[in-house]
Formats: sequence, C-alpha cells, structure tokens
Amino acid sequence: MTDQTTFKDFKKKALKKTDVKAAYDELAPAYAMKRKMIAMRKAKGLTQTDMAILLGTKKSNISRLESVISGASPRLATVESYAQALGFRMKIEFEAERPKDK
Amino acid sequence: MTDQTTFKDFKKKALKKTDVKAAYDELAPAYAMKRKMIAMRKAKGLTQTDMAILLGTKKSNISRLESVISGASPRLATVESYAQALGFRMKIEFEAERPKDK
DNA sequence: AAATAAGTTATCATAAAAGATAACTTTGTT
DNA sequence: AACAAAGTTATCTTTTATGATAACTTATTT
Repeated sequence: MTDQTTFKDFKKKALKKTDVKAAYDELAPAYAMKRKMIAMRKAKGLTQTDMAILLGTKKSNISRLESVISGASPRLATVESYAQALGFRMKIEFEAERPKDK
Repeated sequence: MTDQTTFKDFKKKALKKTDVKAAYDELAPAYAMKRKMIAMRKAKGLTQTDMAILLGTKKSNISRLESVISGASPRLATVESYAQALGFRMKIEFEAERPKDK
C-alpha cells in the first residue's frame, strides 16, 4: 500500500498549498505580517514553546497566531506583545492605494 | 450655582486630560495609529457617520474605534477595513527596539 | 528506527471587541 | 439663542480572539 500512502500525502500537501495561496492573495497584509513575525522569532533562535513561555501562554496559541491559513484577525495588542517579547516595536503605516489600473 | 457647575466642568476636563496622558505614554503605538486614522478620515472630508455607513456599522462604534482613551485594542481586520474604506492600505512594520539607554 | 522536540489542529471555556440603540455633550450654523 | 450636525458615552447583545488541554503530525537528534 505504499502507493496509496504517497498519493494521500501528495493530495494533502497540494491542498495545503492551495489554501496558502488563496490566503496569500486575499489577506496579503496579514500574511506579510505573520511571515515577519515568524522570521523575527526564528532570528532569535526561539521556538513556539519559548514564545509561549515569554508571553505567558501555550504553544498551540502561538501556532494559531502565526498560522497564515487561519482566517482569524488578531488584536493589535497581541501582535504588539509578541513583537515586544522579541525586542521589536510594532509600527502601523497607511499608504494610499494605487488607483486600480485596468 | 454657577460656581459648582464651573468646578464640575473643570474637574471633568482635568480628569479627561490625565487619562489621555496616561494612555499616551502607555499605548503610544496604538495612539499614533488612531491619530492617523482620524487624520485620514478628515482629509477625505468624512464624518464618523459617513464612515459608519461605509463600513456598515454605527457612528458610536466609529467613535469608540477612534477613541484614544478606550484601552481597547482593535482587531487588525477592523483597522484594515477602516483604512481600505478611505482608499488606504494598512502596513505593519517591526523595528528593532533601541536598547533602553540608562 | 526510536526517541524527543517542534509544530499543528480540534475543542471547549473565557475574555474582549464589535454591533445596536439611546441619551448625552460639544461644535457649528442660521 | 435656538437649532442642527458631529461626536461621545453607557449599556446590552453578539461575535470573535485568546487561553487551556489533549491528540496528532512533522522534523531532529541520538
């Protein structure tokens, strides 16, 4: 049954990829932010468990927070404390949208 | 009773000011963001009622969202749709904290 | 390849934000 | 001064994020 297992895995990963892509296009700003967050954490050599301890929560919650797929929109305070725990300051900018060119 | 009224008003405003100051120091990033949001709205010549209609909500909620004093931390999605309704894109940045100099 | 660590996912409980309505205050206009 | 428009505040309801626990998958290490 090695074939089946392989196919199952393939399908699983394909779907995963599709979801990620959809989220990417739809939720671009949030996606970019989460990528940055993960990058910051890894740059400091910390695991999700480490972060959980720093923030006084559990690793599962960190995973969810960093998750791109989850449609959830975190609170500003949550992102801010995450950043601060890593020695970063959060900054929110607004840039004028380029007029959608046809 | 003109004196009492005056004093009451004075006290009221004094407290208000204190609260604002505290919020300012404590929640600096959120404060800066809200100031920007209000500025963007006014730049487009819109009232809170206008925004409420654009976002499908009520003016009281817009007031609360823009309120500096409210300790509340909005969701990213909320700020994002507010910005988008005004033709802006939200951008989250993280900058390394300067080592607290003593 | 077993064992351990890291990360994910699901579910439930709790806290907090957002929606609605209404009464109020401040600002602006005539 | 009277009126209207804009903004605020309080309260309640509904929705959603967050916390906690546990079972699971994926990656690392020995």
